[in-house]
Amino acid sequence: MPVNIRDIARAAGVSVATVSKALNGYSTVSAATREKVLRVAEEMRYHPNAAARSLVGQRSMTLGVFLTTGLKHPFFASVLGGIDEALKARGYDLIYLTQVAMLQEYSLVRHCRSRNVEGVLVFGFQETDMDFSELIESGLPAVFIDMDMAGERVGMITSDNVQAIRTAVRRLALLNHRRIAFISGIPGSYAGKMRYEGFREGMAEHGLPCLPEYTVIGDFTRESGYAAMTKLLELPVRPTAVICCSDVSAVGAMEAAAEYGLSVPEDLSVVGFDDVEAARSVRPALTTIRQDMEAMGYRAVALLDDLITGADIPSKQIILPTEWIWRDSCGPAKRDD
Amino acid sequence: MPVNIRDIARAAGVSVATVSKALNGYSTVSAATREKVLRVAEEMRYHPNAAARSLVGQRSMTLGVFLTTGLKHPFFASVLGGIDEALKARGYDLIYLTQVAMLQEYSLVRHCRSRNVEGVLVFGFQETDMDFSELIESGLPAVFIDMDMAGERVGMITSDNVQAIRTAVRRLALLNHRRIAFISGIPGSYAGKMRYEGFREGMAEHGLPCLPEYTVIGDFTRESGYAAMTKLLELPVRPTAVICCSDVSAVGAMEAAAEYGLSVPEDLSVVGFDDVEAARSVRPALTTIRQDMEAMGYRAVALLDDLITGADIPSKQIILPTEWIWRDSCGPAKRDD
DNA sequence: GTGAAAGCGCTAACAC
DNA sequence: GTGTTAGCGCTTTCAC
Repeated sequence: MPVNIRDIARAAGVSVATVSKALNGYSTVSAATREKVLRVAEEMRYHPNAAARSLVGQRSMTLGVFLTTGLKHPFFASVLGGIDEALKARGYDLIYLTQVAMLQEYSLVRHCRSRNVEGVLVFGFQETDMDFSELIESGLPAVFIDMDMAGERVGMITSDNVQAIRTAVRRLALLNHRRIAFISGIPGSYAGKMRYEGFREGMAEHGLPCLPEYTVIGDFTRESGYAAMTKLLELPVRPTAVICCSDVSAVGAMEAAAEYGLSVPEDLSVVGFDDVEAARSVRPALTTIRQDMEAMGYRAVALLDDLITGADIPSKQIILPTEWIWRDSCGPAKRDD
Repeated sequence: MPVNIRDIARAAGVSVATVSKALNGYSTVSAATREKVLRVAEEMRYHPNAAARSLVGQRSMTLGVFLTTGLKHPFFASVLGGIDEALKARGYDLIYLTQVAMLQEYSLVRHCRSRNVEGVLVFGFQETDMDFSELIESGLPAVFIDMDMAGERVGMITSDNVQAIRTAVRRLALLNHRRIAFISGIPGSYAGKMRYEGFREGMAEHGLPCLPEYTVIGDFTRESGYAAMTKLLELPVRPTAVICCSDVSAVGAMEAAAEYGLSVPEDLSVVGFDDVEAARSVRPALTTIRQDMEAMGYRAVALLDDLITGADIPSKQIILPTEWIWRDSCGPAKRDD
């Protein structure tokens, strides 16, 4: 049913080699022949068989993506959007590497080789979730998003989490907040660790105490934000500001505060992270740290492509800047606080 | 670098044909040889080249998925989770068909043929978003999620939206609500249309008036729920209950109500749709209509597989039942209402 | 039971 | 410029 190169060779009255050359834009074909071949191919709705192509050692133009199923967080959707953009731009297709790969006996790398996957994107994992050493050592190009991985042909991309949170602390300190709490992300995740580090550094820079009871563990979700804030509010001396590791958890925190009868930002300032849609629509609108999630996806694909094609790469570690977004959930600390 | 069938033939001291047969479980191979071949293949970490396989006319075990980039709604993530499950179970890989396919000159079908995609899953679209006729007539098996499409080798899967909303109206009517409003989903979407139909039917069944000012258009998002509810609250005579076409928009509606000084469920009953995580965590917890999103994904793949393999299929249209979930956002209408 | 050989659609030497 | 041909890794007749 599908038309192949021989069909169009016959129809155009040339050999298959000529067709191949014409189709691939080789200069050793006369303009007239090229045009004829291209026209016939178009008429017959020819499309090259990708399997045959990659079999003869050509590129498969296929990238793999390996991610957690827990992609309900809007962060993942945004990153995926950026990936999609870049895929179009660079002409790749994307194959989802299903979680089969997490079974013990199964080898992600073998699966990729089997499918002629040229490179793989990994995200949504913690370094400890599984053993990525086989992948890293395999020579298969890989780019990790928000994971601290390095190797010969591996790249990583993340936001400048440390700087972002340091800035947040500074802004809050300038608003005279001294009792600043921190609702963490998943402590085992790279982003979670970096943000916590930024918090400690920021507090130290302003001579503020990093009280253990003011640091509570979350996991980026709304529920964890709600639970963490509840804990914070039961403290004998409450914080006047709280930095959350995601907008979603910040929304949860604000809910808890509201239930407790506190108003934001008068009684409590709240800072989020990500700048998802909800940050704009929630009341009060959330002051947050914007990370460019689309860019993370886009740049990840671009970096992977460079790793595959052997292009010159200034750095295999890309750290994207973040942006502080003022909205309504932060205000000055009260005089007596 | 990757080991091929010839390498393992040599190592096992047999011919390539025998290796192929052993690997594919043909009975014409002696148990001894089979075992030896299998062992050697394992030792050498052999993995068949998918391209070569599909080239010789074997199946590619590849499905395509074609979806909107606007997959930020948690609904999509859940469906994807179910798809992933089924993929594992049936041994398929999934290739993500980028939006290149939406360009005019580009043919989704050709792309699939080119990639040896055996069948395609489509979701997140409205029937009018693009012309799916080429796909439907191509003979390439396809399953549409929440889209009303039919054809020789096409299936569709959806929830029983009409019944779901009729039930919601009935529950509300039993709580003595008479002024019931409806915040729609995207009016052009299949789910949106069916839910609206369910609303009209339900209202008619209980002799309740379907006032135009009580039906306001939304698009499933939180923002649209907020905006729609605001409109409703400005009416001279407010509704006592509102049915929303998604949990997310219901949350937006509740926010608007809260700002307006109304309390849920005392002053206003709110019903959602989907039963996403937020429905449980929001305060008051949302009474909603649960649709089994994972099952939608899972069954879609199963149906597609059946369409591909030519298995006996009772029906190419699958309508999944929904479940009414009582939580705290619905209560009886006040006496005087 | 096992092996030799053809061929899937394509590209890349290498002739002409 | 164009055509002939080998061969990518695999499955599948068809001999033996």
